Amino acid sequence: MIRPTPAPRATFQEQVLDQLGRDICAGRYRPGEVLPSETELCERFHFSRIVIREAVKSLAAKGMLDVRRKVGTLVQDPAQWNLFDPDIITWRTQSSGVDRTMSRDLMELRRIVEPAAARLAAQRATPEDRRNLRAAYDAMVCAVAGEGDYVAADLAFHTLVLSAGGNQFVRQMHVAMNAILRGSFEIVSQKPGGPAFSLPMHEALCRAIEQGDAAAAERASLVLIDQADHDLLERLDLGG
Amino acid sequence: MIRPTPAPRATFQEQVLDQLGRDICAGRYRPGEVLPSETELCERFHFSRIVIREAVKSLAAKGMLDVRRKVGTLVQDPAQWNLFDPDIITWRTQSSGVDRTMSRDLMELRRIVEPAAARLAAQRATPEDRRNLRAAYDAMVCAVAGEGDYVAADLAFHTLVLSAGGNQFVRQMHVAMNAILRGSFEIVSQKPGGPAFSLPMHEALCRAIEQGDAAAAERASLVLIDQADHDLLERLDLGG
DNA sequence: GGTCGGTTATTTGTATGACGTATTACTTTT
DNA sequence: AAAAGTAATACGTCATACAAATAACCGACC
Repeated sequence: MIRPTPAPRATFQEQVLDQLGRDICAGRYRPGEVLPSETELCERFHFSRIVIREAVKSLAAKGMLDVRRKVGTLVQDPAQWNLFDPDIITWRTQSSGVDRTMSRDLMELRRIVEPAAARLAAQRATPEDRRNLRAAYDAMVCAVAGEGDYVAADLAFHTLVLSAGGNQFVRQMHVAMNAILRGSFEIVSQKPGGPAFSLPMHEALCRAIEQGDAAAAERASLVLIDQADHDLLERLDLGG
Repeated sequence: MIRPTPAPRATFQEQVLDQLGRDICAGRYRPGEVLPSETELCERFHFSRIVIREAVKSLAAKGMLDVRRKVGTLVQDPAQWNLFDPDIITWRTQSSGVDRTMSRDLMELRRIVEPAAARLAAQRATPEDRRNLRAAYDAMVCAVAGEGDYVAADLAFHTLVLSAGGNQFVRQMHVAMNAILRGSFEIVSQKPGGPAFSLPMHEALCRAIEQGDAAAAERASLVLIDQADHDLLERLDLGG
C-alpha cells in the first residue's frame, strides 16, 4: 500500500519536491552545503524555474532549506527541520530505513507520550472516541482471525489512543509515532502467534479507556511498549 | 524584542506569507473555506501571481492549505497543520494571544515532556551540555540581581534542558514549549520576589542533571511545573 | 601594507503574457 | 432520469526580461 515513487501524474512541482526531499534526507546533499543554482536545477530536471522555485519554497517552509540571495539555497541542519512533518517522516523512513538514532529517539518518544496519552484518553474520551476505539479493537480481532491487515488495524488503534485525549499536540505526533509502530507491528505480525499474543493487552487498554480508569490505561500502555521495545531491540541488535 | 509586523524589507512573498498565515490563524479564513483566487489575491496585495503562489505553496507545505485545480485553495482543518512549526506557533500566539484550549494543551504537553526530558538529560548530557546549563543558570542569577532579562534567561535554561537529552523529537518541541513558558515566566517576573523564589528549584534541577541523578531531575522539573501551572491557572481563572 | 570604499558579478526576487490541463458544473441527448 | 458531451474556471507551466541584494573583487588612499 506504500507508494515508493510519487503518484504517476502528480504535478511537476510535487515530483521535484519529492525528489529533492528524498535526496536531502538520504544525505545526498549534506547540511551546510548549497544546492545547485536554480538554473542548474532547471537543466537537471528539465523543468522551468517556476517548478523548481516552488518546490524549493516548500522545502524551505518545512525548515529543510534556507535560501538567500547571491549565495544560493543552503541545506539546513536537521535540528532545524520540522521533524513532525509527514513528508519529512516519509522521506526519512524510506531513505535510510529509519536509522538507529531515529529508532531510539522514536522509541523514547513513544514511551514518554503514549502512556500519558492513554491517561488523558481515559479521562476525557468522548462517547464517540470510545466507540471508535472499540471498533478499532474489533478490527484487530478480525485481522488476527485472518480478515484484514493486522498492521493497519494496530496502527489505527494506537492513532485513536493519541487522538482521544483531545490534546492537539499529542494527536499531532501520531505520524511520527506510526513510523516506529509500523516497524514494531511488522515484527509482531511475522512472529507465529504474535498478533494473538498482543490482543489481550490491547483489550485491557481499550477497556480502561472505556471505563475511565486512567491508571490502568497507563499501565496497559506501558506493558505494550515494553513488549514492543523488546522486539525492536532484538531486531536492532541483529543489525536490522 | 518581538517584532509584531514582518521585517521592514522582507521579500514580498514573505510579507504575503506572513499576512495570510496570520489571517488564517486569527480565523479570518475558516477551515473548509476557499481562499480568494490567485488573480483576486494579486489585486488585493498588488503583487504578481508568482509572489502569491509561492506564499500559498509555503502555507500548503505547512499543512494549512490544500490547493486544488479548478476548485481553489482550501483552508485545512487545524488538525492537519504542522502545529510544531515555528511560524504557525508565532502566528497563533500573536493572533489569539494563546487561547484557552491551546494553553491547556501546552501545559499538558509540558507536564508530559519536560520531566522526561530532564530524566534523559541527567542520563545523557554531554560535558558541554552541563557547562551550558550551568552557564544558563548563572545568567538567571544575574538577571534576578538586576543584570539582564529574566524571562529570556529562564527560556534559555529550559530550552537547554530539552536539548541535553539528545532526543531530536524532544528538542524539536522547544519552540512550542516556549509559547507557554514565556507566559508563565512573565507572570513570575511581575510578582515581587517571584524570580528569586524560583531560583532554588532551578538550581536543584541544574545540579541533578550535572550529577546524573535522573529521579531528582524529574522531581525538580515537576515541582517547577506545579508552580507554573498554579500561576497560569490563577491568571486564566481571572479571565486573562 | 593595510584598510576603506566603490565596482562587478552572481544568485535569487518579481513582472508579464500566454497557453496547458484537470476538474467541476452545466447542457444536451438518449 | 441517467449518461454523455461540452464549456467554464482555477490552478499548473513556460519563456523572457529586468530588479535587487550581496558576496567578492579591486583599486585608491592613508
